[in-house]
Amino acid sequence: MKTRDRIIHASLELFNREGEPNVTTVDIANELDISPGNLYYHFKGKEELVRELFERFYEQFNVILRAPVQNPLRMEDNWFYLVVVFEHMHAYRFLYRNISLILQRYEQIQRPFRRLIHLKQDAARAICVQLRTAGIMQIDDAGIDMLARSIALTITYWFNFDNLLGDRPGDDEDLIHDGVLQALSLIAPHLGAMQREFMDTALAIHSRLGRAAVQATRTKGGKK
Amino acid sequence: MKTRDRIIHASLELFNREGEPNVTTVDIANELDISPGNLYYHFKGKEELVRELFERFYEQFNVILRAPVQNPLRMEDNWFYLVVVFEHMHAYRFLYRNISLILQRYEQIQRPFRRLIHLKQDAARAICVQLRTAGIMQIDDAGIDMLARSIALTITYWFNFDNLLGDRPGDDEDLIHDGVLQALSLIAPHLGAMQREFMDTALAIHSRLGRAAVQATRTKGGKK
DNA sequence: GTCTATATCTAGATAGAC
DNA sequence: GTCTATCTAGATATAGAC
Repeated sequence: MKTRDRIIHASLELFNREGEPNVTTVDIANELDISPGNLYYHFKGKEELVRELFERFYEQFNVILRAPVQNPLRMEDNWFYLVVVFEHMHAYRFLYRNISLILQRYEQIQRPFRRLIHLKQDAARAICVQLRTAGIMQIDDAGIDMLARSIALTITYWFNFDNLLGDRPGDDEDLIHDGVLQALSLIAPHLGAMQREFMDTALAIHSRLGRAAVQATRTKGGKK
Repeated sequence: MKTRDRIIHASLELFNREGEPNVTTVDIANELDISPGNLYYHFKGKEELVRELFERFYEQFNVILRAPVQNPLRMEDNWFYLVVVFEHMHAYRFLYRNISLILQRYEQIQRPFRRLIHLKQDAARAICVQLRTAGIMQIDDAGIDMLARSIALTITYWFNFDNLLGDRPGDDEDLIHDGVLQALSLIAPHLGAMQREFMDTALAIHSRLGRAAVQATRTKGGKK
């Protein structure tokens, strides 16, 4: 692996682990056993590093959020879609840890980041509309707007909130699956008669056995 | 007003406006036209300042969160309670702007801050239980846990999320009332037949006319 | 490409005169 | 209580040798 790429990877690793504001250029150089001067040969500075990491995040997330859920009427598909969304955010979670600080210090990523949040909300809205059209969900337009906003907010701050509560016994996988369940719990009450069935399926997937099913779906139907 | 108090007030003002990490001790001194040395005569440093501000926040918020809603069956009372909660958070919003950074830099406030979040969740849970007992809300125990968590999360990150969307035409008052509506929209779908009535009342309060009613309630029944 | 050495800049903090 | 002057530490960034 080329030095430039090693720097990118080590930075992401350190940013996620320690938090971006707590990682200095010297820290990154130390982690790789190279000199700070060498790092500055490859990147003008920390800003360029963060920008490049964000660009990678943006491109991939953009694709994910624009891909409509294949079959939102099936509980499993919504679940799987949310897992993908959460996993991607988790891979770049340093961006979410102190959003407003990041957006302020690196102004260039402000607009695209906001665009992603709006995309997220739009994706949620689209799924809700599909569910309503299929007669599964009973909700008016205003309700859908509120619901989509709640979903976007929950997804965006889930990692922060979980960390804030500070009482997680599980690992990162649990963290993500709990987040998915939390997001779906916002939709459930609008489902009327099918609500019970809906949440039962969700809880089944949430169990270890169900996760194996997610793994199967991933290897079978996943694009990469 | 004594210098010490002027420092406290100016700090809160600046922290809220610019964000705590962007305000230096010199900034605070300049704002008050006093010397940095003078500031350090009154406070050991920025940490002591933040701690004192947090303590004030904590004491008041603790009281608010432990005060049960007078009559949760009346829509207006829930609304008013949430307004009080949001307003208090808004007065110290710098604490919420970069929560994880603040909690990391000022370790002493970590535990009490977490306690407040849990209290918030407990208050939400208590209200839900009351609504269920009264037969107004249909929901099981697991559902209440999820719901209370959603409410706590929404309230905690509402200001951040709104700022992130970046398309608010209104002022701070609108911001708070929209937050209240967003939080209540989480409860609404569990109300069954009364749902329509519930949200209609909420939207009425949300209008300018309704806010006058909140003002009236405040002056009539408010403790301070 | 990589290193060592060093310069710059900022924020936090202190000493001592008034 | 308040001021001026100054110090320290940490992070970013650059110069020039290898």
